[in-house]
Amino acid sequence: MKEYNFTEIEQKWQNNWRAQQVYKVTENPNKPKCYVLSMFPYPSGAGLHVGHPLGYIASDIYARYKRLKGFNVLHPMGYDSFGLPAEQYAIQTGQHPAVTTENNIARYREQLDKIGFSYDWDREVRTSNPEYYKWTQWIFIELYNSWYNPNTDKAEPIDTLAKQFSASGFCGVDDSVLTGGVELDFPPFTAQDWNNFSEEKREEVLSGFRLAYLSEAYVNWCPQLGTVLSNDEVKDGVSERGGYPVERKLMKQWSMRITAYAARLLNDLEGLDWTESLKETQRNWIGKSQGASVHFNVQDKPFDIEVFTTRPDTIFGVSFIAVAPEYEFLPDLLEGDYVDDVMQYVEQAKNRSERDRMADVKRISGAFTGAYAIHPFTGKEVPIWVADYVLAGYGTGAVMGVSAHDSRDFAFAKHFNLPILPVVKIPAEHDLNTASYDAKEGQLTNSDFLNGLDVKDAIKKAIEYIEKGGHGKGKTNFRLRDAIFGRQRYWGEPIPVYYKNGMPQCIPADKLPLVLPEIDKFLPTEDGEPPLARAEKWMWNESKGCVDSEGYPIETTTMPGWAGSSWYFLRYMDPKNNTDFVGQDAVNYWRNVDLYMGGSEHATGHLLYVRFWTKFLYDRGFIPENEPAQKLINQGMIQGRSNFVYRFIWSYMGGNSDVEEFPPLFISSGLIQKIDNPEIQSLIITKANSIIKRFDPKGSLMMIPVLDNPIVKYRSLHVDVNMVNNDILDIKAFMAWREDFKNAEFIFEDGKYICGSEVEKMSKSKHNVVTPDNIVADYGADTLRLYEMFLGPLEQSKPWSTQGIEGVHRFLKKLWRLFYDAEGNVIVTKEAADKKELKSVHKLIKKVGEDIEHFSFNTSVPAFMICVNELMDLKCNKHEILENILICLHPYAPHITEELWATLGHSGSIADAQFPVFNAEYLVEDSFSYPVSINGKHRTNIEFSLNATQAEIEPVVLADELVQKWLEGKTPKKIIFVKGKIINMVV
RNA sequence: GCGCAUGUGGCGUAAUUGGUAGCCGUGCCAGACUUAGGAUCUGGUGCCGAAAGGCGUGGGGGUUCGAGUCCCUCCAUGCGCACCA
Repeated sequence: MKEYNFTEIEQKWQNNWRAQQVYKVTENPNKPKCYVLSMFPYPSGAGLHVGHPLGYIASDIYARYKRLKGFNVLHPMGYDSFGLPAEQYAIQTGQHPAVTTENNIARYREQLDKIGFSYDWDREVRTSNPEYYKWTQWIFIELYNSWYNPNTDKAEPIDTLAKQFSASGFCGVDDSVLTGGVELDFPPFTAQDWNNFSEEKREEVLSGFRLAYLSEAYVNWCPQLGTVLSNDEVKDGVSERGGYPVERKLMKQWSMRITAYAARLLNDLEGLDWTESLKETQRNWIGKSQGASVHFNVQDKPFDIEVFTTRPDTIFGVSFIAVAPEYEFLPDLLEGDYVDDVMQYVEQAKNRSERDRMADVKRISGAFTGAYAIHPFTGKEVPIWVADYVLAGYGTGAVMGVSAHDSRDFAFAKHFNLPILPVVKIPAEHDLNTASYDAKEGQLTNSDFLNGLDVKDAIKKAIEYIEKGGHGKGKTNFRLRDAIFGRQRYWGEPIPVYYKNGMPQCIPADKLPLVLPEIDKFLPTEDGEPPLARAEKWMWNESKGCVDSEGYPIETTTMPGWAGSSWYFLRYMDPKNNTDFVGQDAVNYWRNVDLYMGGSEHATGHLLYVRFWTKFLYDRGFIPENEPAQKLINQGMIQGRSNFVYRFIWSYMGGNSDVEEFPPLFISSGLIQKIDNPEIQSLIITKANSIIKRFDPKGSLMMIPVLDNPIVKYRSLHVDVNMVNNDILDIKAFMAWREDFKNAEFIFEDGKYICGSEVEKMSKSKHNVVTPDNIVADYGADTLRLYEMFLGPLEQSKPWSTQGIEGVHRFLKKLWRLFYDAEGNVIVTKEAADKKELKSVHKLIKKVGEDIEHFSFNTSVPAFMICVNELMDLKCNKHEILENILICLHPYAPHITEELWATLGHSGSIADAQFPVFNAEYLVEDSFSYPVSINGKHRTNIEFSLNATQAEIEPVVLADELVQKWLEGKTPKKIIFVKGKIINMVV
């Protein structure tokens, strides 16, 4: 081949790989395994842009490298194909989401194929495929049939709980961990009670423990989307997808008891090789806080209020108790006039949406209940208030107000004139009139038995006393909430449950999948039921064991988007298994993911849920690992770089013609920058007038230059970045872009139209989307792959820019020329390599190997360039050298290396080659040009043998002319000599 | 407010982990080949300065023979969390 024809080469090898099944992988116990996974995409209608493949390319390089290193590499890809956008599109167009999803997947696949990934496509999974979601449903049933045993600290089948109840009853649960309800508050019952309970009663009790359960709870309801959302799908009070307002609504919902795993999800982060910021995000989200729960008796009432506090040491500083508006026992506290007043306040507070509540955090509101609590230690009366700053969902929904040492309590106390009682010594510089003293340090005062203690010790001692006196106990609390699991939507996995006399029953596992029914419209029913209620047949016929038009009603909500993605990494191991979600042989071989690549936006969603399900499946003995991915890398986002043109707004004197009659006039960016300059103004006005003259030869219209009052106005406009090269607008393409631009006029600078630019998110509406397809067409996939890595460290976000892609492309052409001359003759020789050549290539072998092991993919690219440049200079075309370069480069540029590998005479794929072994001997130097510094300032270099000792070099250095000059006749106090590094003299 | 991350030429970045700051690429300047453009190749290019030389890794301070790298402090940008008791 005469020159590097990337299009031909890439197609040839992509076809060859497919035909030869080069990337097919099977379990092979004789080889170490390596599981490399990229987070699978949601196939959106927009297709892939250049940002998507960044992570895919990096993981592909790693996967290919590991294979060259002798690993058996699992590197699959699939689609997270259930989800809201396809359904929203279906609502708008009537197209079945399955159809649009199928089309989108086809487009994704086409784009992915062009980039040359080493995926084993035989293992593809799609979450919307019934063969796949059959097992998602199966896992749901397992979750439903499990409970979390706090004593063994793991999930167990629900029968073990039922057996326990029937054998020894229930004496209250070990609640040393308050997770927001692993157990509902059931009164204790005996074994006999249990055995006498009705079926319904037993079920009610058990449902308080199941890991998948129905409950009435306040949820994030999004009216525009017509569904509830989980906490991670709500950002700043609006839906993450679409940005629609979210309300709080009390609904009966399927939930997942992820809170049972809060402690393990938190603790196990420790051992994971994930970025610190990602782990920190998860820690914040789980939100562990340690403290105590304390019971305050209510005066003249037969019950008490339990509060959670992290500062039990400040208990003597309590000046009020505050409960949430939703507090369960609030009505019981109220008497007389207070009933109406307080309930009115409560109504008002409850109806404020989450967003309103967050919008004015500063506004303090509350109401006195008229009731008093009794301080457990002092016996004093403490007023009980309702306050909306207290959250119903956190802790017990009640707090003890310590206004001197908590800023929120302080603000509340100030507002309602409640006492402020300092119990920790306030430093002199702190003014307790303006702010509370929240720091967890200092000595306790006014606190009886705690006086004189340090805060830390006081906390311990306070808990001791609280427990001794039976007022409460030390507790750990988590911010993490149970995850709402039902969605009032069509395009998701049906929840495999039907209702018999109102009691949920699971569909038998052998009757799965419960297939999504066909419906006429993808909207909720007229009476607000989810779309599935539209299905003609959506009843479970128990005797026939199938969906039917009669029988028991089947659940009409579907699973959320994260259900299918919470276990997909397991299905790739054994995607065609139809008797099990994953076969034991496969899962015991592949175990879990060695390298997981994906965006950090999944930190509190997918990455928490997949850990939860993995731990659950592990507890139940289905899989051997309790974490999905040991190593995780968040690839940075590639932002768009938008380009702008500046359209002149016509405003002229004389006449009343329609503005439309003048052609659109665009002003180059550099002139816009200096628009206030009178010269630029008059330049533009002259041009405008010349255009006006053409349309109005009589000259009744004209732009009037008013130099001290600029009249040039313009509007900036996004222009399609694909018509712009290095900010220079392609005028022809631009004029053809839109009908109304066909007669556009321009004011150039240096004969060019320069566009303005800005970094924004890559999106269609901003006309800044660059697809990999275009890059592949212009430069080839190998250049795209190298260039995306060359952009910088993988984790860093950066705007897309093609500045520099030429350089990477040129490198591949240079590589080609090491193999072929200008006439297309192979010029590779069998000559033995010399020392310089071996040194060059072994430097590369070392660098590339280390870089890939450290996931520093960007730094390898310059190493390749350096090596090829060196070999060019050395005029080296030697087989043994070139062969090693190809193997090193293969993970980055698989097509050209396959082609040249064949050029070298190999018949098999280079993917089956072995990564060359680095030999340090080739890098050994016998001399080194030592930098010589005087007082730390580099002055000269002197060459010495690497064997030279300090004693040997000193006289030579001191005799050096330049050194003499800088020493200015002084004698150095000290000479520092570091072998192979530096010589430094202190004067 | 709290937490995490980042800050180096015109630009993307690199730096053996405490040892010659700026590799490689781009851009720019000069040149070769070419009718021209493109492609290719050669040389130069941190800043100030005519030069000698000085300055230089967000600012200030410190440790050290020596700091982009370690410590303290401040600033800027990005991300996450945020009435979580």
